[in-house]
Amino acid sequence: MNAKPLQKPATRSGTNIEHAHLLNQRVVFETIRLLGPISRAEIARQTSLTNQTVSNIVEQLKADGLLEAKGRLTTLRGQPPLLFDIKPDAACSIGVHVDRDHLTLVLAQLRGQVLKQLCREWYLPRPKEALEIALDHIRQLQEHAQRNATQICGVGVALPGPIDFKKGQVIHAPNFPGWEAVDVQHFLMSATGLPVFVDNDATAAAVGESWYGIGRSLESFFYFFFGVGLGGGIILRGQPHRGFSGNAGEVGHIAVVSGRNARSCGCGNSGCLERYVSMAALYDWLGERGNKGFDSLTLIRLFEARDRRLMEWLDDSGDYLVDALVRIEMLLDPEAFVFGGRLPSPLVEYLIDRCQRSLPARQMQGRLHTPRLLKASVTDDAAALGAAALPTHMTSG
Amino acid sequence: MNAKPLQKPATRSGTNIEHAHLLNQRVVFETIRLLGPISRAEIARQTSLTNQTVSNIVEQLKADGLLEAKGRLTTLRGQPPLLFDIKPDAACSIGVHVDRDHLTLVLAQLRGQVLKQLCREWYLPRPKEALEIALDHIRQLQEHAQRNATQICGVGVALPGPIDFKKGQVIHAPNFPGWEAVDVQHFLMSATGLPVFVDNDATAAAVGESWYGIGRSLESFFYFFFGVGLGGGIILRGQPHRGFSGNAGEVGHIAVVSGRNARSCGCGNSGCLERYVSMAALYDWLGERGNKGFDSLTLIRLFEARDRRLMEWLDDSGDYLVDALVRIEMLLDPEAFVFGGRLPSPLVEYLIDRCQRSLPARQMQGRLHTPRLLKASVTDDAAALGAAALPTHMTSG
DNA sequence: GACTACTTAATTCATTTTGTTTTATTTTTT
DNA sequence: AAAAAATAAAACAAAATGAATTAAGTAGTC
Repeated sequence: MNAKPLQKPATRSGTNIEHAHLLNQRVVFETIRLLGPISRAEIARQTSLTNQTVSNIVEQLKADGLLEAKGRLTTLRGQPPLLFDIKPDAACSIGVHVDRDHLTLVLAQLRGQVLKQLCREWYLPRPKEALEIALDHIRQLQEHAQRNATQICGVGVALPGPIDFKKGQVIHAPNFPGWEAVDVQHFLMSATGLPVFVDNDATAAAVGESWYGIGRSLESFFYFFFGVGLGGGIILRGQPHRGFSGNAGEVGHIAVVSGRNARSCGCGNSGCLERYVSMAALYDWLGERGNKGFDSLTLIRLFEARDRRLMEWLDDSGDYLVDALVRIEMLLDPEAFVFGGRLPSPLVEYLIDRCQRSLPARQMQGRLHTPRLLKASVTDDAAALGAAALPTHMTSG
Repeated sequence: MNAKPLQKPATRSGTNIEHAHLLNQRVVFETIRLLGPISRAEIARQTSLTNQTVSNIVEQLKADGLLEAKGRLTTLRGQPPLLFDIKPDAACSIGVHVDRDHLTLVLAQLRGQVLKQLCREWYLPRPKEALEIALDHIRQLQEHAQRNATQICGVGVALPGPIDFKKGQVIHAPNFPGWEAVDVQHFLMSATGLPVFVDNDATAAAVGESWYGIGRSLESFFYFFFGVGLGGGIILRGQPHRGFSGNAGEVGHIAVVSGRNARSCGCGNSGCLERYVSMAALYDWLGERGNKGFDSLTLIRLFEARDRRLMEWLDDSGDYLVDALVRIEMLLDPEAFVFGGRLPSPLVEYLIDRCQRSLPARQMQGRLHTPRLLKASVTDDAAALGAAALPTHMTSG
């Protein structure tokens, strides 16, 4: 059966036994990925597949070099189960995060372990040079992988949204001049010969979190991505929700301030959330008040000293965020909100704590569930690692 | 294989051949439901199943009395295809819409055709009496179905949200006193012996629209449900999105007005959208300005006379709605917005038109897709008909 | 106009393929 | 002996495959 992607008529596609097998394969792989060294019998229980079926599939996956045995468990009685786990170095992928102020690339293993990381600071680069530089770095990572005899299964690219999904990944960024209609996917694909997946940075970070982080145990969450701007990634039923045109979760341009004083935004409106809550907004705020030296360490130092200007910003930001959060909660009703991105960890914790305190009062009455507010467990460059998850996610998940 | 619903560990369940067969059956049935009288060969093309497989499944469905042959098509050449269609009277279901001001019940066929409708006006009834009355009406419909020798496959109940999904359908309505912790599902199930499904009225209406209305050709949409309050139903990838606690889409309590003048709302906040845009808000508005006689006909008459007070309300409502619409669009990025509920059709058309005009200016720049704004095609009592879709939807969809 | 051969597409029949399940057996521990 | 896990071979169910059949329309011929 040829499972060609169907056009408009939203009819679903039928299955056959081979499809079922592929699905089972993925289910087994997923189960091992999530529940980590695990016996075949246990997988069978979890997936409600037969022991035999699981055995066959595990056999096959092992032959493909994706799994490895991890010793026996000492149980009470009976034959001690042989545990299997994902062979982390079976394959790896490259994640690229292109943002307005920096470029990060990671070479990541199946479990999210980063083998090598490349960073570079820049400021609003032109697409042509940026892509050349990115390509050069990708080549370095390819060589690195080759030296270690590991296979690269693809490249994921995270770009600051919004992104056109339909026609070959074109970016349309109001605050990223020159990047309209750049075919990132096609360029990198033909240059590297690898499968390339492009996504919004916030969505990529959310996918990363749902694969490698606390998202593993959440069925749905909304990810606040603190980048130069403020992005939002949505995971529903364990799958990213990208929306009809691929631009769902655009939380940065929700209006939170109205009237004369509202700050204008590159998107054409004013009072947008990301003009108040984002790395750029923070740097602006501190800059206007005489602070300089804008990096994570400085921020952490300021925070530890409880710098008045920083704390003021954090408190204000918390209020704005809760505002947005309550609305998102009403519309999407996710299990949790995850806070991540480039804001240093202690600051994120402070923000979460502040939101947590003011949330109950702001939620509408009769709401049955107060969403959990969680700090992202992938801290370093969540978007880059999330991008690295895309090839694995798209092909096997 | 026993496909028991799995608990917390979000691992997926494996498939087998019987599952695949059931899926294919549903896919074929869905295809026929959506694409109307259709030949087996065409179904095969649509579903990318084999002709033979489709043939077998159609045979089976026909034997179950769900399908019927509908004559041959006269094509250009070759054997004229034998068309099959859903036998509309193969089964029917009961839809119940309980709202604060009225009760509607429908007996609907598979295609959404209403065989019998029962209505009753009331005002904030106590649950006990309301359920007794509803039960009495259900019994009437059951008898009606029995006289026509049709089988009833279940009862769907639409209630004004929010609803607790997890523990046996308990309602928690801020504007519907006395209805907290009423186990509607359990009561009706044990009284009628039929499977009962309870849902939020807006979600039910959205499901109805996606089954019987324009939603058939939409992969995702947001449904604005004009009831006593303002509800929101979300369909993503053709499936309702209910959220983690079953209360997604609660658009009525988004704040659209702030400051002193904001009207307070039963939810505890003030300035909520539904205090400005809803049937209750409209009646309040007209009542404050000396109008009386609150029913659809009066409204239509006022509209045709371009009554100044009504038009003012419509214009204001349009502005508030666009406000909410833009936010939802940024977050969810749906293919379309559908407007339906108890607001008379010409008024809905006027509202849509007004929103359509102001939308482009309000959307953020760089947005690739302007969502379509559509009038619901199920007009009468969308929630009741949608509720009737629930049993079919839950069991076969 | 009547007949025939040809084309096209839908449908059916018989056979093969595929992967899961079943059943029985073996292994390894308490 | 009992229990749990793993393995092996045969049974099974449903879809895929390919050839055959059916029902039209088309084109040419007499």
